[in-house]
Amino acid sequence: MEQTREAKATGGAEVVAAAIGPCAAIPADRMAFIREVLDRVGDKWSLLLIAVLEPGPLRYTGLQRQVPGISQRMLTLTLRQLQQDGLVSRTAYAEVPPRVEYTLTPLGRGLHEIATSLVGWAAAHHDEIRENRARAMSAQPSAGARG
Amino acid sequence: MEQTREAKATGGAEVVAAAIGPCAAIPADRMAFIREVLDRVGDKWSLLLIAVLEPGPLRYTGLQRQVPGISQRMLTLTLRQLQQDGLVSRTAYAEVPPRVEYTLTPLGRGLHEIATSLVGWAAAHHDEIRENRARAMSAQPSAGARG
DNA sequence: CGGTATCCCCTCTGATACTG
DNA sequence: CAGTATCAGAGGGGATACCG
Repeated sequence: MEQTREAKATGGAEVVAAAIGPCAAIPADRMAFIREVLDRVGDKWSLLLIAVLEPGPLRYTGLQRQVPGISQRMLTLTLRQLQQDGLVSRTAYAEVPPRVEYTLTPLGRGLHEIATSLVGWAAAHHDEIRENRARAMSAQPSAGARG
Repeated sequence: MEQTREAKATGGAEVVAAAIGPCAAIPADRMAFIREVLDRVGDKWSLLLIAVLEPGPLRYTGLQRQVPGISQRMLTLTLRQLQQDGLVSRTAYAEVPPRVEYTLTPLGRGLHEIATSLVGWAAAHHDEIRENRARAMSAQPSAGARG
């Protein structure tokens, strides 16, 4: 995301916003936090892997099995990012059949709590949302396609 | 709709799961929910707009000011999606200087609660994560760039 | 003021093939 | 088993220009 193209426009916008007024309904750092956590777990697989790892450690193949549809590439990539952020830990056993186990760190478990509330909310309201969407799409079919 | 995670596992599934690994597969519907809510609010701006709208109604330009860096295109697009999902409501006043106000619906406010806990988590742990990232990057600079 | 339309790059993601 | 390397497509998102 965040394609830093010399980033002159973004910096300018910040300055302008500050000049116009305080307008600090949402502090800038709050916004930064949202963006940060979203960049981290807002992708297609991170939260899924965390959810799948919550009950206990899993191996590479186990993860592949439990998250249907994920490619080796994305599994490896996402795992590495999670690991770098300290959300998941990787343990390799130097055995004849190579064995690697991935586990949720305490930090990762904390994030899973959040993910759970997110899922809870989605489960509680997804009917409502689907109805809203359907209604909006039948009213304005021109702007309905997403995904 | 609250389905408890391992409450309704079938007998056969349990046996199979026990045979392959330490943890039962994540229910497919759970996975679908995660994907669904992520597709909805996991993008770059949705949660930000919701956060900014929480204190009260805002106009198009106000949103643009309070979310520095957002382009008109993305503001319009995200707003429309939020509106279609019933998370945000739009009110246009037919006045000489056109005026449009965007407000959070009750549904949107509910999602904001979740966003808040996400932000809370990020605020509480972002130092930790940044340290982890820095450490990982200094150890393996080849795979550090993201964002 | 409050948008729409267009162009275009960049990133994410998947498919495929190869390695230790 | 547990990855790595490379290619290619799709779409998100920014810049810019234009309209009611």
